[in-house]
Amino acid sequence: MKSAEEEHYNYASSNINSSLPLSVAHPSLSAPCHGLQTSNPVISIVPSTNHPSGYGGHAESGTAGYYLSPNVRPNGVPALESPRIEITSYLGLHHNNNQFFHDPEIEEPVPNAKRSPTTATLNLPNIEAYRDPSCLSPASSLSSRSCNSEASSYESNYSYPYTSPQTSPWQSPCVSPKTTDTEEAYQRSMVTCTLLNSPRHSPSASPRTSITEENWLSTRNSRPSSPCNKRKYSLNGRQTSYSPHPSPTPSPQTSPRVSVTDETWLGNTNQYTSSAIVAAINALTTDSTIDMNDGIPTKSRRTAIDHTQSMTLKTEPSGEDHGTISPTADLSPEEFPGFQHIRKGSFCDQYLSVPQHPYPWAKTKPLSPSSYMSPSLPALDWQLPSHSGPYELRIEVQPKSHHRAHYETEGSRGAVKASAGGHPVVQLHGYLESEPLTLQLFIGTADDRLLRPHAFYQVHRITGKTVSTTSHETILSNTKVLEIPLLPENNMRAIIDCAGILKLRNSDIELRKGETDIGRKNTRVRLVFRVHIPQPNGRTLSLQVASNPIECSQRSAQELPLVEKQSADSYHVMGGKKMILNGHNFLQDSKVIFVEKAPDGHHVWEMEAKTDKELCKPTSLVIEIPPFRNQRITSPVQVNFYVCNGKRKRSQYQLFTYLPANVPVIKTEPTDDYEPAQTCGPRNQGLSPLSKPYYSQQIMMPPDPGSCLVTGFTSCQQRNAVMSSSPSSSPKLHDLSSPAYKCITNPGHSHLGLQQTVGGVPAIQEVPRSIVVHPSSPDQSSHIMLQPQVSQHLSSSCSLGYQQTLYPNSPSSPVPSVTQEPTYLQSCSPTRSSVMGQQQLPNVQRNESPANQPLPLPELHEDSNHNLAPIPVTIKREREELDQLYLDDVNEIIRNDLSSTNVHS
DNA sequence: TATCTGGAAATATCA
DNA sequence: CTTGATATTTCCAGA
Repeated sequence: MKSAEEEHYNYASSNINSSLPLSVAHPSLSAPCHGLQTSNPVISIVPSTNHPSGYGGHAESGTAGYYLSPNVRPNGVPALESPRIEITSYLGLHHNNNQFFHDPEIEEPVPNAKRSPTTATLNLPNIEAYRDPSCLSPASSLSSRSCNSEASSYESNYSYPYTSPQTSPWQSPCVSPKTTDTEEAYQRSMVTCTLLNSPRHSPSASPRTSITEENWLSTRNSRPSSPCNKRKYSLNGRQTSYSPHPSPTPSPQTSPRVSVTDETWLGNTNQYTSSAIVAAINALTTDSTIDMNDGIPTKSRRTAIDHTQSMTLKTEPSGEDHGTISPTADLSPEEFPGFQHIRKGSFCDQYLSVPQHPYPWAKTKPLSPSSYMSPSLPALDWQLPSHSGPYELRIEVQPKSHHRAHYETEGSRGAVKASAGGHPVVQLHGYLESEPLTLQLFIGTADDRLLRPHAFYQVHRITGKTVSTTSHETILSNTKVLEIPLLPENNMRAIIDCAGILKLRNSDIELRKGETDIGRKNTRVRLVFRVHIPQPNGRTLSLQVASNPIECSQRSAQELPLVEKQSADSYHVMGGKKMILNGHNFLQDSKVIFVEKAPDGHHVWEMEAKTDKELCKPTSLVIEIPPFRNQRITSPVQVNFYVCNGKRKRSQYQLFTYLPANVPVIKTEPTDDYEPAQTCGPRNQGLSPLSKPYYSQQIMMPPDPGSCLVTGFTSCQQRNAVMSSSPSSSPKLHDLSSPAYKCITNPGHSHLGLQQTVGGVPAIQEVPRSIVVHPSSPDQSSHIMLQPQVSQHLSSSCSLGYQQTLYPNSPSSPVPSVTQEPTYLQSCSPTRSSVMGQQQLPNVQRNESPANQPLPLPELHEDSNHNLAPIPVTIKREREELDQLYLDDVNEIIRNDLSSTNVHS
């Protein structure tokens, strides 16, 4: 049910998005900045293409708007009111000066003592920063939220929060609005720079996105105890909770999440997208200052608060920008040369300025590049490829799938460990220079949406005798970033034994101004690693890779079944083959359900696989692959399956592909996979985790397309993969799925997409499919990455695309806004697909689902219904499913919220 | 004594 | 509005 709803939402959002501007990215803008990164073409492309209209206008105006008047949004939407406005203003003020000052003000009111009073200095307590900021003033929060909310509501109406994000045109706008102009401004600037930061948040950039953080900052403070703040998850919550409770501080604010959620999402997403574009544009203009204010404020506050500590304040030149900086400030310039700059926004400056490497070790490349980086450093929510040219950032040893995060009220629960013992290991391949580089690590999301900083979790630096790796902690946009030296003498390899995970109270975060995400059941994270490699041309190449998902909830880790490996990724439609699943929390009465999803997420087909209870172990399950509903498919059909231990205890969707009867079975990857899969740290997991698809990076790894296709990917994590995978094959399918994804994903991601785009961008739109489909070549990988980006774009745009596509198929959302291009969609899908490997799959989409839904897919449909089957595809659905699963949990919540919200409205 | 943990009680939120 | 189910956050206690 929910899923359906969710889906709908997504769709909607997509549509919305489409309408909006997301696209945003103006080539022009992007080009400059991003170029560095990779290919940026994308960016440009995007913008134009997609959304030209909406965004274009908005963007520009928006930007302008932003800069000019904070209140007004780009879109014309009124700025959010109060909350934001206020903030904005402050920001603005601040801008000029430094955020710091302002921040303090803002924050202070609120609360928390924690924050450092002084503004200027900034060193706020880091920790607090996260929350507190928000807490701070309710007002702020309100504003932000309200803004958001409003905005969002606005948006949300359209779609769903979730959705929106991605798509949302708003994103930027939205975000910005609330967030304040500043941020946007920042972003923009950033964008301009490169996209870097991306989304709106860029400012915040980092993580969570800016939005969040910023918002947080602004809002926040509240962190107070949860109770008060907490909002209800339900969107409605907005209303509810907030105010009332408010506990102390913060909260009251507003609606917390709600707005956030919806709005935020939208905002975020959109913002990102659009914002990115805009930003780029703006960036050109430069306004970093402005941005700073806006963006900064929020973030800064937070950041500042939080991290300030580490950071030295701003030191940097950029600092100005940052004034806001604070947050960023986080980083000390030195340390994060790039970062800081980046955030701040002044691109030029940043670029120009060389980064200094504060860290001894770090020194990241002194190169100018770094400097570049900084300016351009992509926002944390941007999607980046894991490899490019000769370079590849790879997770050699994946972290365990479970790691109980600690609350601030608790002591550290130690560093994240590898499944096989030891710690995760990350290595940069292809780097032959003698200059050490800095590996950045932050906690990212693990849901369907695009990868971005996780609002509810922060990396926690572990020190002590047992820690062999030096690290430095900085804050970027409300996101804590651990900087670890990558030394040539160590083969650019780092053992990550210094990273723990801190859980922030949901109530604290949700109250943040820009935060749209819901914390409830949003307990999975990924370790995200980034490295910025200076290039001869002065540019900086940024690579990113995300780990397999890590479940951080004590409860979830103990109860939810988790599939880490599967012995087969595909098999004939007749089924009958035994498949071994490796993972955790399997019970004798665990059920394994195969499902075929329609683009809209509806389950077209569900079949419980036979399980061998005698062979069932907590970490492994032996099942018999059930026959597919349609024995006559002509092309591979992707489906999903999950392990269910009870009502709310089911694993994420895993991908599986049914092959036409006469086709030789392709890969089953038998055992390998499973073997120890679980543990396997090494395993594939890394590759495919959910996100991967999006990211591509991960995927990338697999060099071979072929190989990828099947096995490796598959098992992997399908879940995510699934989603992704599906796409792979057929574009169409993808599309469908995409939508979902998008929805889910959100905005933030979109931004990412942009970034990616950067790299490959333009292509992306166009290309996607191919890319997706074929992962094989290295380049592909890149592509892939791009894809992700693309996807994102897609998302944004895609959303449209999805919608379109999807719609057709799915009933749910028919909306559609846009129409679009399947292409995009495809692209999108591909991205996802990448995961799969799909190899081929492209296939068909089988029918998928027509059954379920409407099926309208134009192309696809065949119906799935059953039987005919011929159509291959499937993919799409899967993704959706996956997403759905994931989303479900998270999204459900969101949906609910949204629903509420809507209702309220 | 300080950490790191595993467990689980106390709260919150959902349904 | 109550109640049971869930999920989150805070505490405890042992190693």
